[in-house]
Amino acid sequence: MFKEALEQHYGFLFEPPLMKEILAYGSLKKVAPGQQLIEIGEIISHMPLLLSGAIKIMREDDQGDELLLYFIEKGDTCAMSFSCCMGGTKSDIRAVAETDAEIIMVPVAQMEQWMAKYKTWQQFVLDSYHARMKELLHTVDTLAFLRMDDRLLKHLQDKAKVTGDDHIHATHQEIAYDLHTSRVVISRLLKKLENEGKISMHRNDITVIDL
Amino acid sequence: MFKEALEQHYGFLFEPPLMKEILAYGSLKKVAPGQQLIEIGEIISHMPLLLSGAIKIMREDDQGDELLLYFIEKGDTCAMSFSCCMGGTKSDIRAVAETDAEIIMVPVAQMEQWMAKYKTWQQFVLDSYHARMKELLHTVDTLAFLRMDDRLLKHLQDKAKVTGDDHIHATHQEIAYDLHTSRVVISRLLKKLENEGKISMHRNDITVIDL
DNA sequence: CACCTTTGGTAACAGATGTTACAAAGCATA
DNA sequence: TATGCTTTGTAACATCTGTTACCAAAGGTG
Repeated sequence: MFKEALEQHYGFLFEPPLMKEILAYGSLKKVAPGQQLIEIGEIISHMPLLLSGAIKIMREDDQGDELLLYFIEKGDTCAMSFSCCMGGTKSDIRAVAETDAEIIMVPVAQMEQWMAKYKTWQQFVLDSYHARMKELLHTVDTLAFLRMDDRLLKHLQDKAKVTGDDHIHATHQEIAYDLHTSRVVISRLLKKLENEGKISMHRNDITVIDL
Repeated sequence: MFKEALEQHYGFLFEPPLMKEILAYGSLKKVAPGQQLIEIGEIISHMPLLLSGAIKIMREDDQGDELLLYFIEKGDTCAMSFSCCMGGTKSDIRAVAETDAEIIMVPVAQMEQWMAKYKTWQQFVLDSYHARMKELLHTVDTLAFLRMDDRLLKHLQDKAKVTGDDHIHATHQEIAYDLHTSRVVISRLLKKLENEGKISMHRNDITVIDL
């Protein structure tokens, strides 16, 4: 049962009858790090409500080049999924579990009803859009206004935050994929950050000191 | 009166009673190129519905550096404004008229009622969010995956499209502000595009050949 | 231990972009 | 026409980022 976790993260948001419906129609999904939840071009039939863990949202261009857009944490949902569900259109993004995560999957049919039936659900969907929009703006800021060294440090800090661990277990190559650059560039800049005392490095383990 | 223009661009979207309310509560605003509609940090009291012309949406960082996010055209609205209105939060973006434009300004009080009252309005707001989200994703793609020469050409093409004129009246400096780079870089790349036969240049006038 | 794979370090170079400085061309107006 | 401002062209250089190549260190496995 996921009643407790649901109560804890969404209880203050949703009115009791809606909570009951979520319990009735939603199904719990547990995923492990690296597991893919949504693929680009996929038609979405369920909307995810995150109970625990973190999901990373990625964008890919036609050459197959990737870029991390942002992380989604507990209490959040993927607003993109919502509009894809409602419109029956394809997903523009990829969603991959960053940590172990628990997710309630709500079928599209219910969602549509809830939009008309529950004011709190309507508000939740609108708030989600707004929050995701702000995240995207933040991503744009990062790309437009920051250089790679600052983007890297920010990425490490974000990653430490969503995992709740200042030790980051990732290879330089994996970080390079997230930031859409090359491994050599990441190694170079990590060394620079280490010299500046902002991180410390060991094989497969970066400790963020400057949180 | 703006009844005709409203019918033309929104008639197929909104149910008749809603159209009546928009006519009753909305006020028409005409703006000239360069005129500012929304400033960053401003509290928004009205939501704009664009009848004609184009609006450019800009982002600014704390150093005062600017970046063009995207253009909004007739039949569109600014979804960011909506959530700002509803939540009473401050605007994250600046809106500036790119061309002469006619806009219906709807007061926040009505909007809130319409969300509950009119299904077509609710759908319109959700669709707007989705559309703006896609625009922002596109902006991210541009920043992350394209080099400045391609960004520049794309910008000129976009600008030609929203103004409906392949002659662009802008200085190199103005273009540099939109793309967040320096005038010298723009001059250099424009010259390159001219040599490649994609544009032709005169003082204060760039003609886009490769549309 | 010997061997192999994965991961990280570094040099050397290429190309893209940003900066500074200055000159030339176009336009407006006295 | 003479003057001054705006706009554009270009050189020279600095810096950031991306690429290739190669080596070394760390860890796993027989």
